[in-house]
Amino acid sequence: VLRDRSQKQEEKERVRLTLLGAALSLSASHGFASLGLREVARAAQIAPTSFYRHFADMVDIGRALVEEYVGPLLRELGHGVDPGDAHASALVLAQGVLTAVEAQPELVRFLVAERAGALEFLRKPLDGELRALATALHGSADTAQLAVAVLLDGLARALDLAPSERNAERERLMRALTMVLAHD
Amino acid sequence: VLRDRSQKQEEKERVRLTLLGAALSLSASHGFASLGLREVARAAQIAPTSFYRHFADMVDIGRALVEEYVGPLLRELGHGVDPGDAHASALVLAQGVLTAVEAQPELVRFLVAERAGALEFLRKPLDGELRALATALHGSADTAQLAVAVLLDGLARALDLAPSERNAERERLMRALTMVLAHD
DNA sequence: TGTACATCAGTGAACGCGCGTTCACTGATGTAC
DNA sequence: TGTACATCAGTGAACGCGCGTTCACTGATGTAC
Repeated sequence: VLRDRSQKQEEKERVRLTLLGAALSLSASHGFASLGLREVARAAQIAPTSFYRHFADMVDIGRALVEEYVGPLLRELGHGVDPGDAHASALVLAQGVLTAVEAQPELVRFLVAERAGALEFLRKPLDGELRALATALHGSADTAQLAVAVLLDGLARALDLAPSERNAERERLMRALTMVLAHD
Repeated sequence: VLRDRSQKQEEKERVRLTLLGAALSLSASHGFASLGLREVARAAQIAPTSFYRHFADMVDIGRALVEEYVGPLLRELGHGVDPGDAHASALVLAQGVLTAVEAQPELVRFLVAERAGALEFLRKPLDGELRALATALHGSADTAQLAVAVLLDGLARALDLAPSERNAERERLMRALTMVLAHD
């Protein structure tokens, strides 16, 4: 028979996710590089020493954020893109950008900040995730790369817009992506 | 008669520039948000308390970096751009990006990192500087904005490239900028 | 089923250390007359 | 020109505080038989 995940394992996973969420939220407010282990533990309401039951150090939790949060976000963003249909793809992507910003602003801030940030151990894996997205967008590597640049700029821009300005940003983004993806 | 700048003033300015350079260099290595006042003073070889003779706090020195270093860099980048000639402008800009990365990599890292970063007091003035650059690039606001996004992506990308790969990046960037600026 | 043992997430105390900031002081330079 | 005073960049001592990390321990849960 299949054994259920034990209560112990479930509780541990729950605490782990709380830590990841706390790190994400604090990153969005003052940057991952400035986070402290005690600060994250405090936000997750556990003792500082308990942090070590889940992650080796702050580098470890940073890598986990990229793999477990940014990765899925970008895969979802790439869903529904048809490399053969520039207009449809632009529409899907522009909407996806705005949806991501509304649903997970802290995660989006983490992505755009750390992909350009000073910490190589975050920048490099984030670049890897973005390359994976690029291959899903267009057959030409240059075009795909350019589209990703436009997407990232749209994400960063939308983050700082008031909700009332976001519709206009979605339209702008759609036009920009159409131009890039339909370019021959 | 005009009075010379006194020795005192000259020496103070020299120390001030050393502090700014130290802050820039340390920002590039682990992010402005994580900098400490004592850390910057140490790198500038002055006592921690002397920092206060030049800046009120870390926020103050951050703003000075944007105004006194990033501003001039972007103005130089915009020099020689002719809004009426997409090809010529793309060439000048692509070359300018690569030159900036080679001549002042730490400043470029500061720019791309903090313009997307979590610290609003840096992000906002950096956005202002970038808007000023945009107006110099093209008559259409949307096109200019897109060109700036491509420029920033090129800066971030070139920073992480080996010198041998940078010529190819300049060509790619030139094609991308030409497409964006010549779009009708 | 009951019992003895193993596992391990969470903890509090403790450590040495670097932090930002204040304070009073020094001494070279600048100003007034 | 000389003299008395003002300015102020730089400093070292001191402060209370939060940091990352270690350690030994607790107690609930899981496993073996």
